[in-house]
Order: sequence, then C-alpha cells, then structure tokens
Amino acid sequence: MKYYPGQKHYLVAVDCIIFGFDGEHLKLLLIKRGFEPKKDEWSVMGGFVQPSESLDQAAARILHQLTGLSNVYLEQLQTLGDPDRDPIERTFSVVYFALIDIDKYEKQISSDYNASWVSFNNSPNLIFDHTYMVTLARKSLRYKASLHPILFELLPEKFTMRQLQNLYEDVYDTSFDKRNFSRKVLSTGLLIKQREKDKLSSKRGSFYFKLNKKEYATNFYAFIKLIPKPDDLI
Amino acid sequence: MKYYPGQKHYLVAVDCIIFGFDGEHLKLLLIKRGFEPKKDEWSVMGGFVQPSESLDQAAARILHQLTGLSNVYLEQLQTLGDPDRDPIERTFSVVYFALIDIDKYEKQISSDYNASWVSFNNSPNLIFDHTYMVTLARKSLRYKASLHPILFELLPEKFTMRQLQNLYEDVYDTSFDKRNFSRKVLSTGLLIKQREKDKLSSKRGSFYFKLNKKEYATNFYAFIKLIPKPDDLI
DNA sequence: TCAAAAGTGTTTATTCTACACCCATGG
DNA sequence: CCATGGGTGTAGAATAAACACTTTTGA
Repeated sequence: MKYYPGQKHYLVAVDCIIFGFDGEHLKLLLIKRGFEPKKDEWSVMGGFVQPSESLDQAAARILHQLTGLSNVYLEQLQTLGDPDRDPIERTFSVVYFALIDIDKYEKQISSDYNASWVSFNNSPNLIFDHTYMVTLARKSLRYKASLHPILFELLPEKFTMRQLQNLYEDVYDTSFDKRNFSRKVLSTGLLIKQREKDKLSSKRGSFYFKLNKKEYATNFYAFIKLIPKPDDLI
Repeated sequence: MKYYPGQKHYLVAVDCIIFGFDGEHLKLLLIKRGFEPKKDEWSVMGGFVQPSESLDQAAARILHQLTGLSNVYLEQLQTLGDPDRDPIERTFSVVYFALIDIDKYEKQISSDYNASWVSFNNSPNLIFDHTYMVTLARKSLRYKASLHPILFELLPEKFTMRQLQNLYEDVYDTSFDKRNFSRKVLSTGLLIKQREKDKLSSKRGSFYFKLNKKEYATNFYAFIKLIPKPDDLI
C-alpha cells in the first residue's frame, strides 16, 4: 500500500503570532505581504509546511526567517481549516505564538519583510482570518500566563520590577498594587536582584532583576499564580 | 490566480479521544481498526477531513459515526504532523477530545466498529502516535478541568456527590476530603439538589444532583477552582 | 529644594485545611 | 441491631487584599 486512495490533499501552512514588549506595551510583529493574493496588506508571518519538516520545525523556520532568532518560546495554539478561509485554495493553518525579546530581533531582516511592531489599540486590518488568530493568541497568552511564568520570555536579560509590572498590567489590561505585586513575584523565587540599577527611568534608579533560570526551568510547569482574579480569561 | 504553485499537498485527518465515566473510573473509547495499515490493531477513532467540512464539523461527524451522539463537548487539542508519523503517506492529524455521558452512546454502532471502553491502567498498545495523543488528551483534560467545570459533561443528568467526587479523584489520581469537596462544589452554585435519592449504592440512599445549566452556561469560562493544588498538571 | 519614581510593612478579610461524629436504612 | 455509606460544622493556618509614607537624586 503506497497511499490512502480517494482522499483529497490540502495545503498546510504555519502562521506565527509574534509577541514583543517594549517596556511599556505588548506588541505584535506584523508584515506587509509581498505576494498575491492580498499583496501589500497586513498579515502575520507564515509559510507552507515543507515535506521534510515537522510543524514545530516549520514554525521555528518561519520565525527565524523574519527575526533571525532561534531557540525562542514557541507554542502551538490551534489549527484553522474552514473550507473557504483562504480564497485561492483550501489551506489549513497551524497557528503558533512566539514570545521574543524585542531587543534581540534582527531589524534588518524584518525591514526586508516590511515588518513592524504594532500595539493592539492601533493594529491594522489583517487578511483572511488573521485577526481571529491574533485574538486567539492574545487570549491564550493571558490564559497561559495566568498559570505559568511565560511572560519573562518577553523581557530582556535584565529588567526592573516596574517593567515586569507594566508587562503584566498591559497583558491583563489592569493595574496592580506595586507592593503586593512585588511581594508576590519575589515570593516565587524566580528573580535574582542585581547590584546594578537602571538609571534611565528615574533619578534614584531602580534595581535590575534577572530571571533565575534554573528555578524557571524546574518550575515552569508548576502553577504560579501571579494574577489575583483570573476570571473571564477566555 | 487559481492555486499556490509549487507547494506540496497533504492529507489532513481528525482523531477523537473520547472520554467517558462509568461512575467509578475514567474510560477511553477505542476501536479495533477495520482497514489497512495496522488492521485489527487498537486506535482512537479518526477520519480524513472532507473537502466541504470544517475541522470542527469533521470531528463532530467522526464522533457521531462512532457514538450516534451530537452536540457533545468537543475541543480541539493539537495538531500532529511529523513527516513520518503515518507510514503510508504524510498525514496531519488534528486531535480533538470529546467528553460524553457513557450511558448515552449507541452500543450498537460502537460494536460495529469493534469499539470498547478501556481504563487507563490496562489500555492496549495503540498504532502510530495514538498513545501520545491519549497522553496529551489526559493532560489537557486535567489542565482544563482544574479551571473549568467541564467534567460535568461526563456525568448523567442526575448524579450523586459521591460519583462526582469519584470522577475528580480518578481524573487527578488523588483523594479528597468529602466534607471539603462537597462544600467547595456546592459553593459554585452549579448544582441543584434533587428530592430523589439514589438507593443503589447505600441503604440510606444519597441525594441526586443536577447541573444548574443556566449557571453552567454563564460561568463556564470563569475560573472555578475545584482542585486544591493544581501543580504538575502538564 | 522639589518633583518623580523607588522602595518597603502592617492590619484585616478571606479562603483553605484538617479533622470526627451522628444519621438513616436494609438486611 | 448492626454494618454501611451519607451527611454535616468548626477552629486554626495560610493567603490575599487594602492601604501611605519615606527615600533618593538630578535638574
């Protein structure tokens, strides 16, 4: 037996929702499409799965193409496959989301793709069902981050408590009491306080923290409740 | 433009992990495969996605074929697509899991498929990566059920507190204090106590409860923490 | 010297946990 | 009348929430 007879074959693509954080706001890396259909319209970065690669490999390849980054936090989200979601021909899209340190990506490559970082308030219209993908990714990010410390993936190696709090506040569109927030975060044992201070954001300066990578690796899948009221997340 | 040139096309299948609960233990509905390859070996129920149907529709169709049930809790889990996962030809599999009331399924149909309910301790070897799918589904069930009241989908219309507790204990492979468990469950407002008692399991009899469907529909996506220590779930 | 952000502690309310006895009934 | 499973309450511990003042320093 060489193949399954009588079955239709389809295209399979991978699309990546790429999140970044600029110290103030959560951002999305979008590209201006360079090919038909919908050339010059905004979309998320994607590509077809090649015969020799797995889905995870395809996602990593696509992410690398746009950002130059490897070994990035990448998680499969969902697969979309409505018969008419792509007007040219039926294409299944396996959606991934990626969390990257916005300072690390290759600006050169991303400008070749006409990519830019946009925030959620003023993001452009996207082709096909890409807006839905983004909504899905945002919900999933909230969900996952309410239980696991994944948001650290968005931060640079050294960051201040204020930046971390900004990140959580922006992801959840809320605000936290800084005393309670800092106490809760520190109680996880995930942070190591540095001697060095960030002097950019205030005269007094604020201490940098680094992620305790060992603790992070060990406790990644343990629930860590940083969000007080995780209702209505999905 | 009629199609995307130069891209390989693939098969896309949907596989359903079907959970049931017999009052004591969580079970899985498996079938003995009726076609090659791997004829007569155990697998989960699946099928290829047809040109006109969406993924959700394909999953519902496949579930209906085996159980006769419609309007069942069905959730997309993940998509597997390693190049060699199917020895015949490259096939992507979108994995769903279903939660059904074990009393409602059509025994006739399921016996046509050589299906049987197995518990996790003595489940047979499965073809391809189906064992992995089941593991994935079990983890996902724990994860989801730690936050949302989905396990009610597995129970008949009327059930006792003991049955509910058995279900949670079996899903999480642990045991709960019955006083704390019952208090916590009742505090959700999801249950309506019936006048009628179940007299099968004890001389005194125990009250039946029904799900408060209105409350359930409204609060489905609110977090409801029934599990005290949801660590190490994934 | 003052504006701006950093840093820190305590009290109260809520939630969680551990734990043991009486009840109702069919055989 | 007794064995079996059903049903219930409380006290102590842990966790979460609310809340405000002092420090530092560059301009």
